[in-house]
Amino acid sequence: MNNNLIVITGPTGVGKTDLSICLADKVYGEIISADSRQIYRYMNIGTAKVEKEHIDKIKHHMIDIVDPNEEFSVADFKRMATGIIDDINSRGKIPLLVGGTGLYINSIVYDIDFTNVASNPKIREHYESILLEKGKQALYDLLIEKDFESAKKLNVNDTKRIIRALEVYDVSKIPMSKQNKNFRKPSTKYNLIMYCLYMDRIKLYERINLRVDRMIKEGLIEEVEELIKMGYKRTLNSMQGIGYKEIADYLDGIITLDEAIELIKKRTRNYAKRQLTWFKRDERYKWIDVDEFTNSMTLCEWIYSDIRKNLDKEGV
RNA sequence: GGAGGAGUUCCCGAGUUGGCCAAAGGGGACGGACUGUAAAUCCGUUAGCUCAGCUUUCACUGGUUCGAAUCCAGUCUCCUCCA
Repeated sequence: MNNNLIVITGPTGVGKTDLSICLADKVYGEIISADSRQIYRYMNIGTAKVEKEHIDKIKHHMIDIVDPNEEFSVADFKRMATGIIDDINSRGKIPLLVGGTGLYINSIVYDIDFTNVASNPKIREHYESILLEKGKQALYDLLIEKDFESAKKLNVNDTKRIIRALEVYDVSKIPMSKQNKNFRKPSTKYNLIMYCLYMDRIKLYERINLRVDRMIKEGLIEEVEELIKMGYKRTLNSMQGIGYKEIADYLDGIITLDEAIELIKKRTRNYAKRQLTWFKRDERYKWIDVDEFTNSMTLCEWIYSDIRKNLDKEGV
C-alpha cells in the first residue's frame, strides 16, 4: 500500500479550498480538512467552509464533526485524521490534508506524541483559581519549582501554556520539557508532498478584507444569532473564533457593526501573518506564489504535474 | 475682516515651571514563539546610521538661550465663535 500524503496549506484567504477541490478531482483524492474551526457544525459562513456542492462531489473529512459546545483537541485531530489517511491510502486513493491550522498539520507531519497526558479539567481549574487569586507570577513560580526547563521557555504572561505545563507535570510527574524531547522530529510514516500557498501581502490583505465584507453580506450576523439562539454561549471555544466573537460583541451592543467588521478584518490579517510564520519553519514546504499563475486552473495543473512526479508508485 | 483654539514621530494622542525627549500611552504594521483551548495564547521591533556613540525630527522661517517639541516674532494650514 502506498503511503502518500499531500499537504496543502497557506494563510487564510489564499485559495486553498478551491485548489484542493480541483486537485482532489484530478488525483482521485479525498480531502482531510486541517482546520480547527471547520470542525464545528452550524459554523459555515464565518469559517469559510466549503460549499455543499463541492462536498457532494469530493469526499471531505474532518468537517462538521462536532457541535460548537463539544471539546476537541489536537490529540483528537491526530487520532481521527491518521485513521482516515490510512483508510484512504488503503483504498488506493490519495489523501490531501488541506487547511491552515499549523498545529493540526504538524500533528501529522511530525512525530508528535499526544497519547501521554490528556487535559485534566480539575487540575486546570485548580491552577486557574491560583491565577485568579495570586496572580501570574505566583503561577509562574510554581512552574519554576516543578519544571524549570519549561518555565525558562515560557513567558510569565503566557498563562495558558504555563497551566498546561503544570498539568503535564502533575499528571505524569514527568516535566514537559523531558517528555517533549526531540518533538520536532519529521514523521517518516508518509511520503509527504507539501505545498504552502502564498501571495503578495498587500494583495492577500485586500482579499481578506473583501472576504469579510462578503461574509457579512452572506449572513454572518444571522449565523451568529442563530448559534446564540441554539444556546451556544459566547464563552465557548468555538465562539472565540474570528468573526464570531466580534459579531457577538456587536449583538450585545458592546461595539458597533462597523467596529466589529474592522476588527474581524484586522484579526484575520494578523492571523494570516501568524500562519505564515508557522509554515516558514518547516523546510519541507514547497512555496507556491499563486499570483504567478494566470488562474486557478493553471495553478491546479501545475501542482498536479508536480505531484505526479513525487508520488509513490504510479499512484494515479 | 475680528476674537479664541490647534498643528508632535505610519495613525491617534501625551508632553509647554526650557535640559532626565528620538519624545508616554494606544492603534496599526513588521518580526518571532508555538506539543491536548491553536482563527487561541504569548514575546519583540517600530527616525536613520559605521549603533554603549553619532546624525536628522515635534507645520514653516528666523530669534532668545550653554541648551527648545516646550519661550518670542513672522508665515502657512485647520477648527470654533463674532461680522
